[in-house]
Amino acid sequence: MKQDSLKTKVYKSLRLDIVSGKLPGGTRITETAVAESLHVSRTPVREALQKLSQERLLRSIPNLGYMVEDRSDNEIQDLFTTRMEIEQIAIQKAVDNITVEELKQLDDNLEQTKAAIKSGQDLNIIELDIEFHAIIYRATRSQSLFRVCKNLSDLTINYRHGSNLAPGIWNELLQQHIRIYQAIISKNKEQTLEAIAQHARHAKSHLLSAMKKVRSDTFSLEDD
Amino acid sequence: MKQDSLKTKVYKSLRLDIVSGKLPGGTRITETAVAESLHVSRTPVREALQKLSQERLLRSIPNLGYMVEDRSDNEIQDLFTTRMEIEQIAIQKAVDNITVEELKQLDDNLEQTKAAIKSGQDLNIIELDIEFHAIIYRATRSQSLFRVCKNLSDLTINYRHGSNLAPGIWNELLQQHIRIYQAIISKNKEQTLEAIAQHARHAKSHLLSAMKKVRSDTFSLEDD
DNA sequence: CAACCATTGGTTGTATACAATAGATATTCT
DNA sequence: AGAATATCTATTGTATACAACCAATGGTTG
Repeated sequence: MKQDSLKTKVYKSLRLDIVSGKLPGGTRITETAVAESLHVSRTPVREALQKLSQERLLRSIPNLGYMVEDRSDNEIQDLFTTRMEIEQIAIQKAVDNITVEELKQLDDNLEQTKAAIKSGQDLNIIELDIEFHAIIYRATRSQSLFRVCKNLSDLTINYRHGSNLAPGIWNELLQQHIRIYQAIISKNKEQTLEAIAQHARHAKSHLLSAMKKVRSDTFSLEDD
Repeated sequence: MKQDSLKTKVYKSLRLDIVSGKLPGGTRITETAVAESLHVSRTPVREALQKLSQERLLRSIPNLGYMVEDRSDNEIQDLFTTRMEIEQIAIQKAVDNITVEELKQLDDNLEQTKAAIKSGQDLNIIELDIEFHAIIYRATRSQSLFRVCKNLSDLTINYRHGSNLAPGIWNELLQQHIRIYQAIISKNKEQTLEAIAQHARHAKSHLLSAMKKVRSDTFSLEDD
């Protein structure tokens, strides 16, 4: 595998830090600081920061710096709603076009998720969750729809809340994925729509409550 | 108004050149050439090119250069289809949430379009077309949906075909906008869906045939 | 004559120095 | 003391030099 450019390395590193909660919303980021901490020059850092800004993970304040985006509850709700609505378009197309090969991929994904839950590999579970949906997006056979869905999916992911989620949530997620999978197999569009909607509702409420918990934890920490 | 940074100037200049057809699909672009022609250094050019790549107006080939994206007919069709499907979600929300102020904006837009058609200001007509749809996107009261729609709208715009469109097409566009406007006013969702669908169908077929014409023109020009 | 290898030209990738800007802070004048 | 102003500092914005990479080209060798 070809080696990543420095720009890509910086991008990946920052993205993980943001998405994992190591850099919480509101954190200020400067080119120089990142460059020094990663031992590279400002040039690749600038480009990574620009990319993250365009993906709305950072906010750029001209001549002043960058800030990790701090999404309000309303914005989160809005994102989830839009994601669900568009994903409903996607899954109907997926039902029509999915191949046996892709069905197999979904099946594998479910198995791996089961294993990851058993061994408590939270990060893996999240990656598998993302991939599960990506397989469906791909099965739409529409590049533009795939891209839209993937972007929205990326914006509703936030690894940091892994440790703040209610117990048993992973099993719930797995059950919902299984339900979606079965609905696809049965080619029953009504069922897929409902399965997606339910999945989105749960994900949204879990994320919101996890964020709430993170926020209150952060506040108590600030009293020193 | 604050002055644009060089990066922004370069971005705007290149974007216009691409979207106006001055730089047709397939054209190769290098940082150095752009930098020299605009009398700036490579640094702001790099950043502008990266932004255009992320917007899929350029394709970056690592260590090799950039190319103006040359979308196939299939990709165009795909884009229009997705845009229409998502715009149908948008317009239903718009019907529910649009304000009288925004209805007034739509009305003004129609008047201005009428005037622009009369005086043959093609570029203005296109700008007004974009704005007409943007007003609707905004009326959804969903930031994420607005953004998705705007992105798709930008990708289905191509100014260059203005001079290659069938005669009378602007009046057709105006009639369809009027129809959408009236459907919104009447709060009849069925009607809005159909109006949007028809609008998209026409736009797609006109763009495809205009592209065809451009291509054949280009071929005959190459014989020198 | 064909296949392989070295060389070269062009391009992006990266580092660094300097300029411009804006916010914060100190200073001066009233 | 307070307000206006000048200075300072931190940050991004821009230019430029050099390094790394890759593709194409031409020569060399079997």
